[in-house]
Amino acid sequence: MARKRSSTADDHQERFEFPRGWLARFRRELVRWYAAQARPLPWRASRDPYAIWISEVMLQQTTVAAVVPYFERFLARFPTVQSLAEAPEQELLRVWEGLGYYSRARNLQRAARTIVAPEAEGGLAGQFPQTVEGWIALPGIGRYTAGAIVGFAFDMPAPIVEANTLRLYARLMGYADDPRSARGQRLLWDFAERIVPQESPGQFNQALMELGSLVCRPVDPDCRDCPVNSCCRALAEGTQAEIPMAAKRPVITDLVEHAVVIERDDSCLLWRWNPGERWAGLWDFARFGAEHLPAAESASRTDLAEAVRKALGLAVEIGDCFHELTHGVTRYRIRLRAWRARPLSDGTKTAKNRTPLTSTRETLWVPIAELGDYPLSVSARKVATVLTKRSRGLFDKAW
DNA sequence: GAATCGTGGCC
DNA sequence: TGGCCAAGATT
Repeated sequence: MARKRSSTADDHQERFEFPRGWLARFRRELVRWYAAQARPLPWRASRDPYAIWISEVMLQQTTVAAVVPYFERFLARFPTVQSLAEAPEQELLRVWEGLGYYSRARNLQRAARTIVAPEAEGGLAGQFPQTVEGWIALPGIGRYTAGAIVGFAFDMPAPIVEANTLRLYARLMGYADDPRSARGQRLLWDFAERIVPQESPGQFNQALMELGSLVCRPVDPDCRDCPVNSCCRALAEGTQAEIPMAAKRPVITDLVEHAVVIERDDSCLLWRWNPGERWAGLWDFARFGAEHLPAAESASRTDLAEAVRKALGLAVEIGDCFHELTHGVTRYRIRLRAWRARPLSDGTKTAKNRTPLTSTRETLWVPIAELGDYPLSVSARKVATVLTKRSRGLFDKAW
């Protein structure tokens, strides 16, 4: 790739060198294209920093299609930073349920509380940060998100690099090495910084991502109809299919767990994932890893009952497997089988709804009709849906 | 730098 | 259908 070193000996900065006329042409053609092709996404209709902040956090590692309904529900339920700051965590997680990466929701609320807190308490007295540095100081906001927010909300010229622009820049530069390495990141951010115009930088950044998303796609990029194909080094060299270099992906291993739906009257037992656990803050049916159970695949009822007794101090009678779920998680493929169980005795007597147990997790008996009020893991929600239908007589399939 | 954190859609 | 991908941040 084209690069140059500055003349000073102690400056080892390397950067992509723009060919003559490149930048003006690139900006002009991109802006022209975006004016005609921009999708009307909900957050593009707003310049409210709060709404833009929420959308950007939701969009972290999440597809546009998945975010749209969550974004609209979230703003309806928490229309202001004050309402978010004051929300019970359970309600917040209930709105976030199914979106994944739940620490995003908790960080969002931590940041909201910082924003509304008085200055005397280290807060921002209800004012949003006005700079990239100010936004980065808030939890859950990194360099990309901060740049995106100040660009879209305040029309400030800040560089952005995320999945779409990483791919776009790497191809424009013809950068065949790893764009995720430290060196690659330096080059990309430097590139991003130099292409952002002073005029309408927010729109320009939107246009960059839109082009990356719709035209400069990961597979089968539409170079023929690309408005800046004359600016693209990868296309000139025919390397657009090899750039950017593929990311290393973690090995996925199978993890089989058994979820036990313990019923008593019209209620069932939930436990809550602890801080630091995978679904921290969410409720779930008790799960038991198959690796701890002999004859796991056949999952003898005796083994499950014993696991429940040990973990929850609850003697149960295990019934049938009623549901099987498979879903991919970052590093595991979980096969979750849910079994029904009826408690024979809980061994102790304490407060009405609490189950006292040896479990290190909080547990709770929840009426099946009220399962909708609790934030559940996705797999637990699927099981809960089955239970709810059954309790309404809508689901007749026997256990 | 590497690992971790979720889920759904697509081919 | 299994691998790849998604408006990243945090530790």
